[in-house]
Order: sequence, then C-alpha cells, then structure tokens
Amino acid sequence: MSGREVDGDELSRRCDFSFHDDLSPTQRERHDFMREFLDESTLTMDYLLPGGDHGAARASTPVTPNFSMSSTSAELGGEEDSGPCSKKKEKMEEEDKKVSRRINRQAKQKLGEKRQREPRFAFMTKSKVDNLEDGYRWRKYGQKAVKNSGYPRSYYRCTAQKCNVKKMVERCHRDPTTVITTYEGKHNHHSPAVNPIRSSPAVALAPANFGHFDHRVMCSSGNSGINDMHQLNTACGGFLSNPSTYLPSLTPPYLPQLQVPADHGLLQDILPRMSHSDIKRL
DNA sequence: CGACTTTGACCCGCGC
DNA sequence: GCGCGGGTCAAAGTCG
Repeated sequence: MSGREVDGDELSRRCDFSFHDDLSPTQRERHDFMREFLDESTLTMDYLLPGGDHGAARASTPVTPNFSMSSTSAELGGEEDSGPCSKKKEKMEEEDKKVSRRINRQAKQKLGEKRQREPRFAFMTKSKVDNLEDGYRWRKYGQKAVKNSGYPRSYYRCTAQKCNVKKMVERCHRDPTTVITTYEGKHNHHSPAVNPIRSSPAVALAPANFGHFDHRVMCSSGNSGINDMHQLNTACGGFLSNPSTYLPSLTPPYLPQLQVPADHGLLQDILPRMSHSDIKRL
C-alpha cells in the first residue's frame, strides 16, 4: 500500500458507542432499550454511520474519451520490436495491459454499469488478533494506512471460487483492543473446514482461546437510510437473525448472547434465540 | 510449487 | 480541474 493515509475520523465515529443523533425519537427509544439490554447481557450492538456511503448509489462521472494513449500504445506502436530488446518489449506489454484495463473499465461505464456495492455490515470485537477466524478462508489483497490512526486497514477476499465476499479489518484507534470487521457481500457456499494448521493459533476455535474475545459484538450496516433493526437485519442479509451464516465458527457456545426465544418483538430481529433465563435476567 | 502476504502503483469518485 | 482518500491490482516475496 502506499503511504497515503486514510481519514481516521470515520473510525472515531464508529468507535463512539453512544452515537444516535440521526435516530427518530422512536428509534432512539428502541436504541436505548437495546443498549440497556445489551449492556447488561455483555453484548453491545449499535448503529454505525447511518449516513455512510456504503452501498449508496453514486453518480457516475461522464465518460470522457480523453484518456491519453500518447505515452502508451500510440507512442509504443511506432517503435520497432528490436529482437533482443526484451525489456522494451516487456514494458510495452505492461503498458498495453494497463491500457486495455482502462478501456475495459471505460466501456463498462459507457454501458451504464456502475460499480456496484454489496450491502455491508460491520461488527466490533475485542480481540488481540486482527483477523478473526470466521470459518472461511480469506486472501489478503490490500492494506492501507488509516489517517490519524496508527493501525492499518487490511482488505481480504474470500478464496472460494465465484464467491466475491470481501471483508475489511481494522483496529479502532481509540481502543486498540477493538477490531472492526466489515463484511461486504454474502457467501454463496458453505464454510469450508478450517485448516487447523493454517489457522492462527490465537484464533483457534478452542473455547480456551476464545478468551481473546470479550464477547462484545457490535453490528452495523453502512447502508444509508437504515433506521430500524429489521431494516438493518435485512440489509445485513439476515446476519443478525442468523449470524452463523457469516460466522459459522462463532455459533454457540461461542456467542451465547446471540440467542433469544421467539416472540420478543424487536429483540428477536437481532437476538433470535436467547434463552428464557437470559431474558428473565433482564 | 502453490497458496498466501506485502506493497507500490493505479483507478475512481467526491469535495472544494 | 485538481487533489485527496478509499479501494483494488498485480508483481515480487515468503512460507510450508
């Protein structure tokens, strides 16, 4: 990644657990109720950035045919392939690749194909390790420094074929013990068996190692306009009502707080299967 | 040797 | 139009 920094203000806001300025009174009431409930049950849940840009349709800039080929194909096209001059040839091929990539993108733009964003959701986890084991295999494809934060953001893609789920992992700069994991998209396959050799020992699924987490999970959706839990759950592709779809290895007993009995109104959207005794405690 | 990580370069969209 | 920042690509390096 380049040394360019990424604004950490967003992270600051994300780390502000008491944020609910944009909620209506009813939503705020629900929100407060949820907070109260969650605080007592050690599970924290909150909205993040309801006005965030994630998933928001962006106006596409008009395609301008002015991308210059003067220093690439046009220029290179006039040169002769001087046999042993393989370096030159390689350079030409590289340039050609770049140009064709650019042309592809512009062609897509012309066809009105906007870069589409899958719904996203994020959750915060207290953890010593950045990349929490979630049962899927991920390949890191990028990392960027976060502005005003000493911690970089890492970009991962699911390694399964035809599955373009991505996740971003970053540490909250206000609370370095908190890891913010943002998922984008939904897996189109079952979670592969986790290779015990390759998985990090710190995140192995043994309950003993689960002590690295404090069971505090914070869910959010970056989609704008999401202002109640049901919408949030929907936008999360059902994550909240079925977190194991996304976090198969964090199913009970590892995430016991994510269980709730039926018929508890709002709560069941988020905590679908909590035991009666848990509710009684409230 | 394949899978994965690292990292500089690049592209795109947005705000000014 | 320009600069900035988020996100992605892809070559090179590393590891088992």
